Amino acid sequence: MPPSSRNEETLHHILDTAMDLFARDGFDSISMSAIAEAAGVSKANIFHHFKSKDELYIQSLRRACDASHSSLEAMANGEGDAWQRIEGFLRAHLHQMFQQSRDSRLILREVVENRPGTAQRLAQDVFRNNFNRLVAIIAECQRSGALRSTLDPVFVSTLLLGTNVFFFQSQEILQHLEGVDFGNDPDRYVRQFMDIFQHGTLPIENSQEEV
Amino acid sequence: MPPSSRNEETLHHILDTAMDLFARDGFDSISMSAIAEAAGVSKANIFHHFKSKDELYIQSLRRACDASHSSLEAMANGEGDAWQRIEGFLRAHLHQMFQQSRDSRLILREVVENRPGTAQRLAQDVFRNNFNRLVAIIAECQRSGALRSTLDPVFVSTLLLGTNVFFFQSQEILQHLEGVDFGNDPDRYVRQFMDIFQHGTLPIENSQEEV
DNA sequence: GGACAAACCGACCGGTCGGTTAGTACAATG
DNA sequence: CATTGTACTAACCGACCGGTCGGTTTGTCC
Repeated sequence: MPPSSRNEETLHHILDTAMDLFARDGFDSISMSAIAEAAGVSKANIFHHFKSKDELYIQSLRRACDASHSSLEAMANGEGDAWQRIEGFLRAHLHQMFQQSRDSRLILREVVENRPGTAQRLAQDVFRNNFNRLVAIIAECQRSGALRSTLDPVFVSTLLLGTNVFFFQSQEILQHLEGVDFGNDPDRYVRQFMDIFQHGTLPIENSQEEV
Repeated sequence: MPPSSRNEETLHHILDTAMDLFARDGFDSISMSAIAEAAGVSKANIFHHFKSKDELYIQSLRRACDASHSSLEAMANGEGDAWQRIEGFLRAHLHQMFQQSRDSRLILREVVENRPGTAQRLAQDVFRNNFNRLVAIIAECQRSGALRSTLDPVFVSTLLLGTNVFFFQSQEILQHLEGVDFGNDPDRYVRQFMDIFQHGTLPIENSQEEV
């Protein structure tokens, strides 16, 4: 076995464990001892691979951001008409969040808390990336005439992204609320959203005018 | 000065300081020493009034929940037609979150993280309260014929609440995104949302049918 | 096999954590 | 005036924090 192989394996394992714990409990709640124990290595060994707790955290976040970024690539270039593209994006985005829920949680935690530092910037970049991608899609759909031209694509994107993010981070509690039938069914959630988003909430028969 | 007056004053001051710090940095990130120093009392004095850090936190959260609950009372019984009632609720809810941002942040922090315990239950009660209240409003609007009868009022409520919560907790970062003109203008945000929510996103001329 | 470096560990460091103790100040009660 | 109870503090406790150190193992190269 080459010398660096064993090394990277352990390093990856430590990082992986750290991501789990940081995502679950947050930076301050997790001690290096806890990570060491969970990873099955000595605490000193972690400090051999990462020069500080902060660096370990930053690298955890960076890995999460990379994963999130690369999975976005496959998401944006959907096919079909405007509505299918938007719904496709929402579905893919939500699906990706749940599939990589650890990474998403790690990033979201950092986006919502707004303490300064490198971590904050990293997480915000991912957020901004998703956001801008969505704005581009919406603007294009609008140019094609599918969306009302009076709408602000930036606001529409915020609405879409927010709808997804809220569902992701509130899923646990949503499941325990009365009458929620979409609690653990993201597709159903997106479908119901698209129904409103597309048709609006006015009954069809009197959707002529009336503000 | 009566003996109990001084007491309650100090107690309230400690609680108030604790709420500030817990809301800003979270439970684990804030030490009792930090609270003591910020409040200008000895750490031991805090333990004289609160038997543990957990109890101090629980009571902080309870106070925040009480405040949030009482301000909800004045919110639900709006006047006007269905759309005005819904918009009124959104506006009031958002306004309340920002006005009592410390309390809201404290509660939201506890809702999103889902560690077990009394704290979690307290915060979820507030959430559930807002939610149920909103469901009732929506259901009533639906009965009055303002909303399409095929819509699920539970989903609609989730959408509305989520839209507000997302805006509140992402406001900071939204302000720094390109093209966001509603970043620090909750009313504008609600207005744009209502525009979509009410009219739907389809251009009026071809909103007859097409799914 | 000897030299060297990286991987890894047990033991330890100063400092801070949540929490306790011993004791002071003081007003109310008898 | 002695007693009692409450508000309050400085000093302290064991446990644990992030981080370091000296030393051992392991694999590579010559």
